[in-house]
Amino acid sequence: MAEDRHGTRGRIQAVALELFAEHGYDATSLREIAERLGVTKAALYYHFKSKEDIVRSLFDDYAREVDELIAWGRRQPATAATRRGLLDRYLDIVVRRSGIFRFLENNQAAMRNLESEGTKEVFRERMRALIDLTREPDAPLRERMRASLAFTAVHVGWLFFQDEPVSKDELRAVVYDIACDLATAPRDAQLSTS
Amino acid sequence: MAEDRHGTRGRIQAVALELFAEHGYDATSLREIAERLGVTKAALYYHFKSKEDIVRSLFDDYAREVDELIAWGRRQPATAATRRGLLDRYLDIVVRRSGIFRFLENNQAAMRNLESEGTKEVFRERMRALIDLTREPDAPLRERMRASLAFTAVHVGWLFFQDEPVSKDELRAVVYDIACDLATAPRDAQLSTS
DNA sequence: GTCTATAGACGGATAGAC
DNA sequence: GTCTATCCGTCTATAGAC
Repeated sequence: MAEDRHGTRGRIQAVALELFAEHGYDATSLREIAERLGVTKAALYYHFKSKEDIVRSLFDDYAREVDELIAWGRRQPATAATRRGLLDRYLDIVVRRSGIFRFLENNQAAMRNLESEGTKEVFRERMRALIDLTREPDAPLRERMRASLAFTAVHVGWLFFQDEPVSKDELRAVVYDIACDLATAPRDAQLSTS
Repeated sequence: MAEDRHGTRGRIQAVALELFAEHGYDATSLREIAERLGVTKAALYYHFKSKEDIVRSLFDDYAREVDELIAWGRRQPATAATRRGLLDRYLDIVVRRSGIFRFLENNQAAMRNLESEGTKEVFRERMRALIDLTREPDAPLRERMRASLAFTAVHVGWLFFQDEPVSKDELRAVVYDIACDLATAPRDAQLSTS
């Protein structure tokens, strides 16, 4: 699960993310992280200046990756193909770094209390930028909500249905299909059909 | 925001939910709850035997309401109209008790660590039951995922777009529309159109 | 880079008076 | 039903040896 890294610093990040996602940020103490690593708390403080600094370092990796995606999206023409490419690439990120997405989904309240400015807004701001790339900012509410749900569908679809007896490729395809449907301008709703 | 109640016990529940939703469950101390109420910690312990007991009491109210909805759904024929009625009524619950839904969305990790069995699964189990009412349990993955996203759309749509400059009635209508679209058997996807 | 030891704060929970 | 006072545990973070 944890994307193992080289060096002690990377191992701390991997183990911390694992525990944060498993038991929650608040409920995970530095003692637990140190014990699973086979070192002491004080050793962690050599690599990170605080508990919050650890989570901040995890955010930075995530933010850099999504920022690149946003930059890519801004270079493309505003077509349906671009929107699908955006979702496709976003899905790649979620698949590859599912640990941090699971963590973010489950610890929103804990993240809101962080001291360092910027950290708490990292998630929300990137989401907003992605939605704006999928729909014009002044599009009607219904369209912006559907665009927002396209990304939510990527999170929920990939993370909640991990235990399904289907291959990861198939799961990914289903998620992609549903997300594209949401990101695509809707046909007239035919709600009265059975 | 807090649905004010009569009696000290009810006031504790209202203030606790307010603070839990605002700062998170772990980050909210009994001292804070007591201070906002103008009483002492010990007074809380007269009404609730522990911090977890407070959150448990909040869950009970939510669970009872959703259980009634599930029971209603099971009495209805499995038609498209029933599915829409399910979403309509579920939306009513989310609108009326948005406090606890916001809390649940933001504190999933904290809830996972609760001692008392049942409490942590309350949310997930009800969700599963609602999805099964909207789609057959053995429906293809794509259909179950869309059904699941219909309810997620109700949460996200209502809670995330609260600040939009539209009336609550209009917001509710948009959420309902999108959720119904997800809960309705899809037409053939037309992904290649612009 | 990692250790032991400890400071200092705050949390949940209880005892017992009123 | 609410209070004061307190116990006891755990946490983050630091100091200083190796």
